[in-house]
Amino acid sequence: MPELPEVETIKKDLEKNVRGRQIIGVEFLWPGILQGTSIAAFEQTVVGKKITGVLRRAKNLSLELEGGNYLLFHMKMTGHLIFTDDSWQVDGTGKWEKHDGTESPLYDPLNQYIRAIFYLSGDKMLAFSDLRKFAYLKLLDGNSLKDTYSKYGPEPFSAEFTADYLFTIFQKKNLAIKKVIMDQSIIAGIGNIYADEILYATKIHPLTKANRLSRDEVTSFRKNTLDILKKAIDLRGTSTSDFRDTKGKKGEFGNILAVYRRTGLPCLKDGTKIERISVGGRGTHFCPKEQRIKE
DNA sequence: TGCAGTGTTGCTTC
DNA sequence: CGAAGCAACACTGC
Repeated sequence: MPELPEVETIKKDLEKNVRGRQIIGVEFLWPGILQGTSIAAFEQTVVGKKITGVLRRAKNLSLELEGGNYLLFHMKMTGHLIFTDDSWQVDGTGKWEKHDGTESPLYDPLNQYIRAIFYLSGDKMLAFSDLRKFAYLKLLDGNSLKDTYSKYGPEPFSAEFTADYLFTIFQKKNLAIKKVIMDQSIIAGIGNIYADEILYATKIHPLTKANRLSRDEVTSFRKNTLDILKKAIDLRGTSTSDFRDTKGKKGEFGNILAVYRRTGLPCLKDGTKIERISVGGRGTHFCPKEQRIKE
C-alpha cells in the first residue's frame, strides 16, 4: 500500500531509470487499468513521446511527456511499477515467462499481475502490475493534472505544512485524529501505516478528537511527521504487506515499525502490549499506556 | 469452508 | 454540507 514514502521511492527510481527515455510502444493486458481515454487515443498521444519528468503529489505519481501531457498513476493498494529489460517477455496472461540467467524480481508472485507495459528506448520496459485492479492510469493534459492535484492538502515537505495550518484545521474537526490526518485533502500522502507510527511517536491516542490537541502536541505531530516520513524515504519505504520498488525490492522501514502490525507485541518504550482497534474501518495500532484519549 | 481482513479513494447515504 | 459507510477487487488467513 504505497503511501508518500513508497511513492517517493518509486519516483526516485523512475527519475534515474525512465526519465529521458522515449516510449516506443504500449501494451494493455487488462485495458480496464486505463481510465478516461480510449486505448487508441492513448497510443496516438503517447507512443513516440519522450518522458521528460517524474512528479509525485500525495500518493499519485506522474510522468511528464514531451508535448505537455502527463501519465498519472495511482497504485491504490497493490499497484507496482516495475522497470526492467524488455527481454522479460510476458505470455499474454500477465505472467512473466521464466528466464535463464540472473535472478529476477519478476518471479515475485506480486509481479504476476501485469496490466500494462510501456516499451521504452534502450530496450527497457516499465510494467504496471496490480493484483486487485484498483490501481489506474490516466492520460491528462497540464490543466487536468493541475485540477487533480489541487484537491490535495499540503505536502508534508512543503512550506505550507506549518503548525499554524495544522492547528487551525484540527480545531475545526471534532473527529478522531487518525481519520483527520489520513484525509488527503488535509495532509497529502499519509496512509494507515504512517498514521499509526506518527501518532505513536507523538503519544496521541488515535481516537482523540483532533480539536482536543494542544498547540504543543500539534507542533510535535508536525515534527514527527517529517522525521518519520524522511526516515521512511531513506529506507525506501515499508513492505509489511506488499510494497516493492521498481526493481522488485522491499523497503526497510518495516523493520523499525513501532506499532503498525505489532498487535500483542511489547511497546518498544515500555513493554506494554500493543493494541489493535478499528478506526474509520481501518486497523489501528497503538500503545495503550503511552497513547491515552484526551477528554 | 466461508468469511472477515487488507487498504485507497470516490460515490452514496444520512 | 460534512461525515459515515460501503463498493470496487482478489487474495490470505483463521
